[in-house]
Amino acid sequence: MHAKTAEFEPQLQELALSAKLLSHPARIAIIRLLAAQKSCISGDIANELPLSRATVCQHLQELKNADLIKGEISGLNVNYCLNVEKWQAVKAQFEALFATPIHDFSCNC
Amino acid sequence: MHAKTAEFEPQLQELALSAKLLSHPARIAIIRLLAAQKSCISGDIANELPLSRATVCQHLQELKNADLIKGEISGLNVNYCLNVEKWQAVKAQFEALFATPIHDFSCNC
DNA sequence: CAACTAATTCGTATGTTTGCGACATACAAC
DNA sequence: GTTGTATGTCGCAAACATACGAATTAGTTG
Repeated sequence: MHAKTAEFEPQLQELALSAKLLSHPARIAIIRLLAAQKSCISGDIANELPLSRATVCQHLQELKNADLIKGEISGLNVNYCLNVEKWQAVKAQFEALFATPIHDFSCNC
Repeated sequence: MHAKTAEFEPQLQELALSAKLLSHPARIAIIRLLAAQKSCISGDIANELPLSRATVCQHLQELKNADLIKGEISGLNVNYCLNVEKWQAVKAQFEALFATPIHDFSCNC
């Protein structure tokens, strides 16, 4: 995060961070796979995406660092699943943004 | 956009682009200012943010390129306003994502 | 037209993200 | 213990994002 980012309201910073998490199609795809529970094994997720295993793993770690997903070792595999509470919190952040009333006194455009 | 991004579903790419627009606090702040119509003149917007005029202008152009805001010259000033249709479209994209049903058969975590 | 003002673009510095091959780790099965 | 398989980390390269001072453009005003 750039130094200047710290000078905005914390609420705004947090929303921006959540948006950043969703700003790569691989990360959205991972979240949707986990929500649908089509697969939750690291290798299966990697096979569903047009990226190398190393890159998918990197995206998985990024989501895990943000606490949006949880991972658990199960023998040779690692099962990932959505952290539903955190996902609801992210949803609430965006809902608050989109609930901003739009003042319609015209600005001439 | 990285070359690999093109290999994901178009719908996913578009959502990721929308999220990227919202991934910087300055851009969210601009959208909220315009929605509230606290000010819509470029210079006033710049004064509300902890960034230089040049940097704010760059963020404004980014939002304008994405068609999320419209700008109109008015004498020496430039009035910006939210493109409400586009904003509603972005809102709909996120709502679709958050409406993804969460399958709750457990994945062991 | 000269001086002034508002907005944007240019050039550049710096930091961050994305992607991957190669290496490392950890468990399983023989 | 050796071999095989699933994951994750490291180091690097390329691309992209952020930020700003300086130069530029465009309109206003005397």
